[in-house]
Amino acid sequence: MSNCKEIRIVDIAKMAGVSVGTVDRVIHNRGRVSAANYTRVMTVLKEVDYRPNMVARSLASKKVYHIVVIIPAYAPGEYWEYISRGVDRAVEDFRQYHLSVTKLYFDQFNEASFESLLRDIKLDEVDGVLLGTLFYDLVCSFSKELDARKIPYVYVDSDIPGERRMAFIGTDSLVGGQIAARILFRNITKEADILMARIVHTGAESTQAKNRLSGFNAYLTSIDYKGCMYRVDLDLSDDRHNYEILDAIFHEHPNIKAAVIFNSKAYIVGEYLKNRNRKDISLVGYDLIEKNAQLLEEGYIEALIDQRPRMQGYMGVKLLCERLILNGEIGNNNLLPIDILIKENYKFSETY
Amino acid sequence: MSNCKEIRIVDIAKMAGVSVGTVDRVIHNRGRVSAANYTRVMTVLKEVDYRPNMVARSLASKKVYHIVVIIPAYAPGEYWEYISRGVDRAVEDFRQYHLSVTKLYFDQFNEASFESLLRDIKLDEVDGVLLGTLFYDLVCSFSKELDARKIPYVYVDSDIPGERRMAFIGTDSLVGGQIAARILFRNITKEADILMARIVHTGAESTQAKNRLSGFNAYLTSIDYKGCMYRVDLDLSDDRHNYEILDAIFHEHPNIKAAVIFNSKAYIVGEYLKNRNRKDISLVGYDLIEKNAQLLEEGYIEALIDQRPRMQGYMGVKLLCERLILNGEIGNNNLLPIDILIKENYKFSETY
DNA sequence: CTGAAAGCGCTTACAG
DNA sequence: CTGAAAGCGCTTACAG
Repeated sequence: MSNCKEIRIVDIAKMAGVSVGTVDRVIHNRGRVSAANYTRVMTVLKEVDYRPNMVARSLASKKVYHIVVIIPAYAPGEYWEYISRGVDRAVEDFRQYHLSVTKLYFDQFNEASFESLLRDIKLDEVDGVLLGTLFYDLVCSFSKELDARKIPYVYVDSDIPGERRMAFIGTDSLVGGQIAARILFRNITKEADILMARIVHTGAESTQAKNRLSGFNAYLTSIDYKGCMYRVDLDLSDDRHNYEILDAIFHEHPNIKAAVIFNSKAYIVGEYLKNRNRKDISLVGYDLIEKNAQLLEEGYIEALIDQRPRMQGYMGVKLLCERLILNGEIGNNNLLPIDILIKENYKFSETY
Repeated sequence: MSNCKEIRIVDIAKMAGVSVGTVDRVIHNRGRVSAANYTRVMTVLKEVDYRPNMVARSLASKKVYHIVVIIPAYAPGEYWEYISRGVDRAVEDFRQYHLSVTKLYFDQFNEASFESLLRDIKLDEVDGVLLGTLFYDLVCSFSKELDARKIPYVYVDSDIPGERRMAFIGTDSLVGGQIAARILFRNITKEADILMARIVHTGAESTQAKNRLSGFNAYLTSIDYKGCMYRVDLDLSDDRHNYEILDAIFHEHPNIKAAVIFNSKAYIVGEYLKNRNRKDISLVGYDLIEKNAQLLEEGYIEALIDQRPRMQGYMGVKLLCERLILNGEIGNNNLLPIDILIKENYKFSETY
């Protein structure tokens, strides 16, 4: 595969009739090169399709690349923990390239925390950013700031296609919604009613959840769904309230045969079903967080749709690394596989 | 994360009161070191938990590592092509470490071709082996040979736990079988009959397929299955024959509502169903090869169980690389996730 | 604007 | 058995 004789910087220098210093300056666009020499070197570079020896470069270079990772704070076992772990893994794998990664956390239920975090970042020392895209507007304005400074950034979790992010890494939420529907309708008829649970919180509903709902609805339409969808709003921290609501709705609408929840909190409904000892409701949710895994194992959650959070974190850092260090062109859209996890296969999904 | 001041080989030398050459010799066990110096250096090495700078090492080193990949020859779009691509990808990622990978192909339907291939390998120049474990006995004897020469090897596709492979990379076939059953029984009742198709060939049936059948049967038992399984033997290259057999069995047993095939050839049955215009049979198979993907899209295959072949190839080379170059300790069992692919999500599964 | 030289941390002959 | 020295391909001050 690899040619035995790679072309080196001294070879380029010789061919262009200049010194290695000059070649280095044009390669890195450091200026201080005469126009004549610049084009001369450039020509040779193109001609021989010069590819720098990254190993030598990183050994010689003292430059440290600062990557800032901005994600929500998480409790152990939560979704964002896995993204964070993927980041750590990448840092380990690419430490040879002098990466320094700083993680900054905000409160995912508090937009102001995100805002003040962004305000405090000293962008002068930042070479790249990995960004969890929970708050649409703030992400957009911050992106413009990064654009202005030509700092590359990648989005994880969900995409905002309008922005000039170097890449998005995550799954297609619309399809994620379709798949949830598809799985449910293996177990129920198209006349059955469906419960959709949401979590009330102060901020706007996540783009992610909205898109999933759209996908879900699209599927319903495509199969000419005859039943009803009922929506309930649950509270993350008030189980008594939740149980009352759920008792009421199930009692009122006994034809509800399935439930879906478009974020990682399926366990709230799942635990209710477990306590009420109801295995007749097919529940589908998202993300293999620990509480969900437990209920999947016990059969109260039918399936979880997973977004490979570890890989999101890993690839995010990897792409930034490739961009910063190899100056490579990077595909700007890396849709990850959407995994369907059931009782039998979820245990294997930790790999990588 | 990473200490600014990594300890270098000159630091070790100084601490042990020897030269860098001596330190290098003990690190690499090259001999030519007095016992006194050896222990002295070793002690320091332990004490400071020396971790070599791999970048510097690979820049300085002229050693090329030869890895041999022994897999079946494949037609475009087949399972092993993806394993092969994963290998290529790894070679690209790790080229900086002077990898040279040679791929050797045998005929997966002809044990003798594997045997003669093994006989012709000149192991003197081989540093590591990646091995597709199709032929049980030959793999075992070859493994012993590699053991004797202390050449590390990894298995892909299916495991042979008794052997001393450095690692196995692939999925748990037993669970793979359970999952197939689980998916089918979403669509059929436990009274329905099931068709199991096999492909006749000269060699023994693959371990993989046997294990999947066991897992499948275990699931049947667990749900107290009441129906019948009918087995047919199909021929890869004789469609007329296959159609006759399939026509006959479906006619004779109209209660067959599902079909399963424990290798990547589900498309043979799938195409039959398509030609006969039968969407009432739930078909589940393995591996996202092109022909299967097409039928999944069209709805004649219900689901495919995937083994991440690309990742198998990639991780195989990566682990060998880490073992050879970093001398690292490697976990010897890397069970990969078992992916459930349906019409909606299979398109995203190419990533990585 | 330009080039010669030192240095990154390791390996590799080569004297002794 | 041991150490001093050159070299891997690049970057980084530093004179000019």
